[in-house]
Amino acid sequence: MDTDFDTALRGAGLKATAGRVAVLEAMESMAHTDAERVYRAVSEVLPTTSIQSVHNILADLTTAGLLRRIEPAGSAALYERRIGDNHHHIVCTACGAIGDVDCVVGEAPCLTPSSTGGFTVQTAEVTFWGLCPSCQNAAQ
Amino acid sequence: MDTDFDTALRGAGLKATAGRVAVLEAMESMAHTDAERVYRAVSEVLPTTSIQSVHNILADLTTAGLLRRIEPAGSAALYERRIGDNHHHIVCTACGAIGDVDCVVGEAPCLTPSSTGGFTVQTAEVTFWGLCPSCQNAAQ
DNA sequence: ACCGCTCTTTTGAATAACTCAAAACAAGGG
DNA sequence: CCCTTGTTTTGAGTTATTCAAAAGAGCGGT
Repeated sequence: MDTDFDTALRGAGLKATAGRVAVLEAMESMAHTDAERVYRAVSEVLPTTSIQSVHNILADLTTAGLLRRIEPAGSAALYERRIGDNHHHIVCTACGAIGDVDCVVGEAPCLTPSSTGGFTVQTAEVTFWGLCPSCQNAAQ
Repeated sequence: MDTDFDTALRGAGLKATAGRVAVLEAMESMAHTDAERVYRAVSEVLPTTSIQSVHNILADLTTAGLLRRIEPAGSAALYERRIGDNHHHIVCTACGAIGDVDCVVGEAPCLTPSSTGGFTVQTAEVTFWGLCPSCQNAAQ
């Protein structure tokens, strides 16, 4: 069952510890989640865990490429399992809900800026702002 | 001299106070700056100012539409004077330097997502990540 | 199966960047 | 010029995150 996670962790050069497996398991059922929610989910399985450890684990998994970290303005850092594809996010300006948005064009042509001012572009990140379905209803 | 700022403030329905004028003046010479740098600049003219007041003023000016607030992941909130045009930012992953990037296409066609999952899109925000010129040299 | 080296986690504390609230103060219309 | 209302000050509190040192657990090798 968690052999998948084990191999994924070792493949990334990390030890397969209980905490890391628990974090990955918890993230399976949550699309975009902050450190605190991960902590609460992991706590039920591994009560000895601390919030600091979760931060640590999330940071490790992010640099190892197993998670992606996003930081929409106005909210805490969020982590997501979906990686390796070119997708973006839409954030509800009212309640902060987050949705995934597939980029229409695979390698996004217009995401190559015209004048970079000498900067070298590595990645482009797009965030949409709007209203989620339930906040649209509430706004009536 | 500061009549321009006065009228701009009143036009936005705000009182033209010394603090606000000083903030706008300070921002003339800084492209992208955080609250702390604004505070230091304003302090030289208005020593009684506190960092909280600066935060307050910046928030007011932002909601009034006189400033724009950006929050790149991993750094404090930044404010910029340039508003009303559709421009984006490029952030150096090494030193955090920020540059402006004009959007090639005015109303960015590909910035309309395909599947919004029921969300209503209001604005799209693009952040490029890369290396600034001086960090490119340092990386050699 | 066991041992020990090394990587992880725990524990504890510190920090940065805001935010909130109440009291003192100033802008500007009348 | 004064009063009302919006603004700033003062002071305290919060939250997400980071740092550091000590305790603990993987896992490759024997």
